[in-house]
Amino acid sequence: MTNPKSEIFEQFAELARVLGQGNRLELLEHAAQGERSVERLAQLTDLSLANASQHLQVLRRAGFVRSRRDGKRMLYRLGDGPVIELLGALRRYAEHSRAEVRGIVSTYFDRLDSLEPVSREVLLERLDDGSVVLLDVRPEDEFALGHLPGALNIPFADLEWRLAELPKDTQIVAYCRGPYCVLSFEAVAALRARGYDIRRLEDGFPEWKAAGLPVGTVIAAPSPAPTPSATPASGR
Amino acid sequence: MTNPKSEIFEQFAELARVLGQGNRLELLEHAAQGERSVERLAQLTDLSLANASQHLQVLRRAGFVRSRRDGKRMLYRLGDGPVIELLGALRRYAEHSRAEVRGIVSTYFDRLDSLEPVSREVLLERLDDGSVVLLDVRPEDEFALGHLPGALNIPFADLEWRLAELPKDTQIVAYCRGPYCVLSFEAVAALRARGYDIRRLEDGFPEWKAAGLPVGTVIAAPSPAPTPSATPASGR
DNA sequence: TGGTCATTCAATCAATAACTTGACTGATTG
DNA sequence: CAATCAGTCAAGTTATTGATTGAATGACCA
Repeated sequence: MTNPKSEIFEQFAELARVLGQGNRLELLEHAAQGERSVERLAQLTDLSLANASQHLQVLRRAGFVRSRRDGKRMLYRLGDGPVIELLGALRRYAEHSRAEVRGIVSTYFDRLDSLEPVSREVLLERLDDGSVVLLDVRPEDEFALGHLPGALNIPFADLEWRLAELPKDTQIVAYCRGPYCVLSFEAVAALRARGYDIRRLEDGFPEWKAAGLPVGTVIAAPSPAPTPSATPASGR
Repeated sequence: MTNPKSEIFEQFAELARVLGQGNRLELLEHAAQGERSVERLAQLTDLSLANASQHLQVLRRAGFVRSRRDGKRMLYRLGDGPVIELLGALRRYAEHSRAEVRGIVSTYFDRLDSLEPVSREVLLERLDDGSVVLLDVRPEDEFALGHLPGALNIPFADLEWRLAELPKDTQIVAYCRGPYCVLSFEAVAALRARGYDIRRLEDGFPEWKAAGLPVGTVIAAPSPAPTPSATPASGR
């Protein structure tokens, strides 16, 4: 513990420990969508306010998120180190060596094989030649905080009655909060069942943004909008 | 905890928790050098036997190491998922956002600036045109388990009296167990002080091997060698 | 087959972590 | 400037984790 080597390992371990808690990973995924208040994050993750607050502070101390005050609310967003990269490495490792992970994904959706995801690179190509329609199935407020340029936003909950907006003759690529966001899996399953040609984007919005690709934002209406997030989406 | 999303996060967190302990990270680094017995790993990390054994089992359950029996000894080696990649991501994140990490490195060696490491790519080029000598400063037995092809092995402890083997007119690139292995830092510092042109390889042997690059091994002498590791290095 | 060596298992204890509750603080709003 | 709102802090409870010890196992060796 006194030599520099152990100290370094101890530092690494400290960071890993911060990620070693499901609730914190979940908070992190939500914070990665854009700036959010503690209350909202607590709602989204189904944690008590105090608990969420404490977890967020742990995440902040480790640099995984940053916070700023906006009036009486505290807004948390993703930190600016290579957080997404680290989470990606964790995910890839988990996929490789944890049968459970593959199991959960495949038993829940039961047709993983037919869900072969589209990679970012392929998507970019196909967007260029217009052979694909991009579908963002996240809730409206998350879409507003940032989304892939040109994406159509139909929150998963609204899919049923907004089917008309989707083309039957063009392939659809759906994305969501991240590689394990349930929404896009379900959207693909639901639309497949209705005969749409649809695939999942391999990963989600945060990964896109972290890759330095352009993101679109919605300019919030000047009047206090009915949606919970009143502040316009912060640039970047 | 019942929906698939939380379950996935819980799986990820479980893996992260396994890395969330300095001793385990240290064991992992040693196992990454090659196959080693529990006893040896316990020595190397300065842990009690039982403690090391238990940590190794935790690592094994998570797939970070694999084990096999050899006579009455149990040999542990690195698992075959993208472990090194995950550790690399953790390291890069730590370097980015933990002043402590940079601090430890730089206060201990105090000339981090002048230690600009050589990347694998650059090393490969320079090895090709012969403008560089590769120096492995790990102990002999680790070298025997696998090393970069063409490397000269002078364990750090022996450097003093084996200086004659090193060229004064060619640049030396020293490497070691990994990006934070102390030996190579110290070797660079020591040889710089003596006027050698020496730099550190950015990372160590495990990263090289994980990148799929060729590794050299020493065929152990058929007679029971004086070195602790009696079994010949297992290929790959 | 008994002895020995290398490792694991089981029991224990102390330290740490997660979550809850209720009090506290800081910024806004009437 | 009191009331309210959003979040944090502090204390306490329970569960988990890490380390130690000594006993148990499994494989080899005489």
